[in-house]
Amino acid sequence: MEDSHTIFDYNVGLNDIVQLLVRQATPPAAVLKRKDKEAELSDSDSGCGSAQSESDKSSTHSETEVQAAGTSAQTDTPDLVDPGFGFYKINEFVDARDLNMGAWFEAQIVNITKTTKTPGEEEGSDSKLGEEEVIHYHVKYEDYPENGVVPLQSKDVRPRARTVYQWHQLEAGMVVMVNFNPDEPKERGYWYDAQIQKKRETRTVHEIYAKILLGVAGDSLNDCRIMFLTEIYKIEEPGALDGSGAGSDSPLKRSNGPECKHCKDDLKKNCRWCNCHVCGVKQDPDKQLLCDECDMAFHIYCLNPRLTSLPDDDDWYCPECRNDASEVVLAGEKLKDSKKKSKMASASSTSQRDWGKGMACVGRSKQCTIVPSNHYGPVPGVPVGSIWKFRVQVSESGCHRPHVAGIHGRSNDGAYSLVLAGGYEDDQDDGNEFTYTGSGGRDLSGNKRTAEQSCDQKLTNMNRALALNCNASVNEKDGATAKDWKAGKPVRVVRSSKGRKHSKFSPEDGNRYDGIYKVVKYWPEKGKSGFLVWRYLLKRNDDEPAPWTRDGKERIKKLGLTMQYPEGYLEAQAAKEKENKEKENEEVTETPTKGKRKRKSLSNEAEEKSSPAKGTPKKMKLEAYKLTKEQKAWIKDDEPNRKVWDEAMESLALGPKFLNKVEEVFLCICCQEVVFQPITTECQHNVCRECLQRSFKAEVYSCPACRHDLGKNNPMSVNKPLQAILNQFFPGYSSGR
DNA sequence: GGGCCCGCAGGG
DNA sequence: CCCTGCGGGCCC
Repeated sequence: MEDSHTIFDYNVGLNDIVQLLVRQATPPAAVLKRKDKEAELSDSDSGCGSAQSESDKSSTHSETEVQAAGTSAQTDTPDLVDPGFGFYKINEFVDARDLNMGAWFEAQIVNITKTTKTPGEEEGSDSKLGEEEVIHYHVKYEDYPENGVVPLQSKDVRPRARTVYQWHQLEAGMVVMVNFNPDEPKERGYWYDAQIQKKRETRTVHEIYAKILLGVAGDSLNDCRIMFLTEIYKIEEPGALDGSGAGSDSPLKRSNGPECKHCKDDLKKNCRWCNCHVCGVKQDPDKQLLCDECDMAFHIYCLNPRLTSLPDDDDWYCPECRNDASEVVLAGEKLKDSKKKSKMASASSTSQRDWGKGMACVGRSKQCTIVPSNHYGPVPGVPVGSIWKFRVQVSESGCHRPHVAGIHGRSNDGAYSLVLAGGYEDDQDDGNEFTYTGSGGRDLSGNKRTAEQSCDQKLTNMNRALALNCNASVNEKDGATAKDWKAGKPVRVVRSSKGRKHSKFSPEDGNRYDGIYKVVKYWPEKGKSGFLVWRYLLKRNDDEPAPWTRDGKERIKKLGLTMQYPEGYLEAQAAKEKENKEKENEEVTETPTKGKRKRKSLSNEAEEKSSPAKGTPKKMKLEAYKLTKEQKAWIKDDEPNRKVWDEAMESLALGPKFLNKVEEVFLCICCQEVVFQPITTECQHNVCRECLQRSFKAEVYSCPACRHDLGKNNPMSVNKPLQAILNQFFPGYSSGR
């Protein structure tokens, strides 16, 4: 991030997950690092020769050196040159370790150097001894000419393995070199040092289990079954060679696993994984670009648009991996003007107001997923009488999704919910029955959300949606009356305290869910403004008692429904209050100001609100959630989740909040929604079948929750009783999947 | 107490 | 992508 920019400038939204790293100060240009240390830190995990190559670094000189050695190795036997120190000679064939993966590869020494280092000269050196001689063997890996020449210390170089052990020579405890594939233990892999742990021999089977020694960090893999028992090599000691020139013969090649698991290194196949990712053809390796993200190769002429030459940039990303360059802010680069920001009203405004504060412009912090957005009828777990301070919370609950709009619906389907907030003054409300005005007919220019009526409303958008709820065919001219009003589509109705001016059925504060209503009739009418508006008559049709009735009030108490505030809201208000009071005290000694009185009255209000909301009324026992016989049976059937259900059932006492608990315990760790077509794993976790399949497709065969190995051929059978009961608790929750 | 006008979410 | 909108904080 750049100074003076905020997370917002980077187009990061509420609840997005981002990763931040503290930027390192740029090191001085010429810092010499220990090369092996650099290799350890390298994040490359593929192949060999990950230590920094000398030919990468500079000069055509080392390249010619490589070439000379390379050709001679294949054609004739070069003379060994003894530098006069160290264990090996120049041109000697050796085995060399890849510092990253720890495997040994055939290599040839092309140069030997000796450096003297004094303590303190290099970073990381904690030796307090005097001068120290370090010999570097510069090797070229036979199968990886592209890695160039790599300097290695003597511990990472040894004479070429030449002695194969006989079965009877092998014993537990021996350290030998074996072929092993850590990713696919039954397949051929690379050559690792290993300590034999177990040797088993029957008339039919020979088995050896060994501890594979992986690289410099001392990592090891225990109890690995060695598959290639006739290719177990003795580890040669340096200097143990007798007979001059023995080390200069290139012995028979040991065989490694195929480099490409897609084509098994079949040269005749056009492979999109080991050759050009577009055409699959091997030709023109010098015209292939490697993607720095996915490591795939691309012919410059296979790209669209095609390139005529290799780009100068160090990094290159293929079309699939590349981010939109205009969206990416490179380290140290000035932030580009964000598209989003430039479009927002604030871009052209000179207002200094901080719109980030308060609930006016916040986004949702959660989303309702147990029902789709086009769900008709009550939202499971949201009983009549549920009440929220802010509209954004109502949106989060799924009860009424729009932040501002009064009607939520689709013009070709119907309306799902509406809010009575007195925004249109003509509305009448008798609780059980009310009239409602459609939206539109207002001039919202100037980035407004509401305005005076200034033209006629049309039966389009949300107005048409609400009309479709009426049990009659739609009439855009005269409106219609339901033949059987109860047969119309249900509308969830929320009353806001703002409606109090006109209706005594509105809550004193916040927004309250009042239940299901239906559209009895709708008609066009000349409103008080003189312009045509669409009007709707809605009538309550819900078994749950209305909040203002005796029964309703009792039920609200029993269910413990209290005003819901956003997380941390009351605390923040209290903190603000405290600050204001302190300020006020200061101000008293100085000059009193006008705004004081108002702040004080606000403060009292907040205090009054916070206390009764804290808990449910004392002594009132909550009405527990009641499971039907059928539900109980399904829960019993869901044997694999017995523990989970036990935990959930403890929340039965919370009444409708029980469903929130069920939602919580059966949340899919992948998609963060209630599990759909649930797979219950042997490690007792529940994942959507689709989510698990996605994981398997990416060749990750472990439990997304605990990484327990599920086996490549997992049957993935859906937990039917669980699916049945989740469908019951959250009807229609799967329709969005 | 009333007016201004913002981001957000949803539909089209 | 653009249009719509019975919120809501802050300033006057």
